[in-house]
Amino acid sequence: MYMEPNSTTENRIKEAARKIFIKKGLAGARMQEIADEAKINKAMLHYYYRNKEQLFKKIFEEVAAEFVPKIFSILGEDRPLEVKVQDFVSHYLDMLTRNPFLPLFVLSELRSQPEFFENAVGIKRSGILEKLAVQLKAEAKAGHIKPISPANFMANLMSLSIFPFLAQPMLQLIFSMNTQEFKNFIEERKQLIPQFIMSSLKT
Amino acid sequence: MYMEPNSTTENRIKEAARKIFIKKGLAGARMQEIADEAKINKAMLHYYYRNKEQLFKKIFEEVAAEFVPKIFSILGEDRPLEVKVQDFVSHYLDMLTRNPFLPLFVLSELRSQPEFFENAVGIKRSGILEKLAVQLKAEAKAGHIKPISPANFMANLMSLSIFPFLAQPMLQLIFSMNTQEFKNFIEERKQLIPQFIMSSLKT
DNA sequence: GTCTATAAGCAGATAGAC
DNA sequence: GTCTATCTGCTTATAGAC
Repeated sequence: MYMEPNSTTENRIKEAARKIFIKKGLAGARMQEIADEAKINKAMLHYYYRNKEQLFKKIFEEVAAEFVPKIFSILGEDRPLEVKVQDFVSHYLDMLTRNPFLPLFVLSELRSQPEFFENAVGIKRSGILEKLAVQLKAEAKAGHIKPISPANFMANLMSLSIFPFLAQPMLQLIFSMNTQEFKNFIEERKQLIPQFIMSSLKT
Repeated sequence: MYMEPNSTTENRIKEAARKIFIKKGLAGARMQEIADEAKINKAMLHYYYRNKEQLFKKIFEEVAAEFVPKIFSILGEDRPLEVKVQDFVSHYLDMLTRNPFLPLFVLSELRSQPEFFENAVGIKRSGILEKLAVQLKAEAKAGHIKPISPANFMANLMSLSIFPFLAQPMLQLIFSMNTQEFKNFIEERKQLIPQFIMSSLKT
C-alpha cells in the first residue's frame, strides 16, 4: 500500500486519534476505533502513548493550540479595528467551515479538563489584550466607536463567529437548511458579522 | 430520613440523572454514579428505565423541551422587536446563570443524536418563524430597522446570549475573571446585548 | 517496531430473595 | 418496589513472540 512520505505510524495515530476524539470526545472514543482508523494494531497505541488519557491530552493540546492563538495574532496586528474584525471573521469562518466539530470539541473537553488549557494557550502573557484595550480606548476617544470593554468586544466577536457552528444541527432543523444552504448562510455572514459589529459600535 | 412529599424514587432518579448526564454526557456518565446521587440502588435504575439509553433519552427530551420552546414563545409575542429582544435576553441570561451547563449539554448530544430533537421541539409547525419574518419585514419597510433575514437575526440573538456560557471557562481564563466576576459580566450584558442588536439594525 | 493473545477491570444489565 | 449478588460483555492495558 502506498503511503505518504511522512506517513509514519506516529503521524497516522495522531491523525486517527484527532478524528475520532473530535467526533466522540474522550469518554465516547474507543481505542479500537482509533487503531482501525489508523490501520494499525491497538497495541501500537499503547506503545507510542502509554494510555488513552495521554493520547487524548496530546491531541487536545495540539487542537487547542491551533484553534486559539490565531484569535490573538489577528487581534494583535497594528491595523484599524474594522480591518481586524474583517480578518478575524473571514479567517475563522473559513477554518470552521473546514472543521465544524472543532469548537464543540474544545469547549466540551475544556469544561471537564480546564487544566489542559492553561498550558496550551499563552494568552495572558502575550500582552495582546492590553494592546486591544488601548486601541478600543483610542478609537472611542477619537469618536470612531462607542466605548466597549475588551471582554465584551471579544465575547461579541467570538459569539457571532463561532456559535452558529456549535448550533449547526439546530439551525439546520429550525430553518430547514441542508448542508449546502448552511454553507451559504455562513458565507453570507462573512460580510454581515463585521457590519453588525461595526454598526453596533457607531457613535 | 425525611424526604420531600413528592420525593418519589422516580423523581429522585430523574433529578440525579439530570445532574450527572448534564455534567458528563451520555458516554461519560455512570449508572452507579446516578444511583449514588439518587441514594438508591443501581438495580432500581433498570427497574424504572430499562436501560441507560432510555433514561438518557427521557432526561434529554425534558431538558430540550424546557430549553428551546421559550425562545419561540417570547419571539412569537405581539410586541415591538426591541421589547422582544430585551425579554429574550433577560430571560435567557437569568436561566443560563442558574443552569450554565445546559447549552453545552444540549448542543453536544444534539450533535450525536439529532433525532432526539425532532420530537422535543415543535418549532417548524408553530408558525412563529413566519410571524417573525413578517415583523422583520414590516419594521424594515417602516424604516425602523435595516432588512435582515430571520435566520441571521436569530443566529445573532442566540449567539450573543448563549455563547458566553459555552465559553465560560475560556473567558474566565483569558480575562482573569472569577465566578462572581463572570456573573457580573453576564449581568452587564443583559443591558448591552439588546443595545448591540438594536443599534446594529439602525438605519 | 509490530503483531497476537490474553489478562484485568469495569460497567451495564439481570436473577432472585425479601 | 427494593435490595444483594452475579453474570456478561466490552475496553483498556500488558505480556511476550517475532
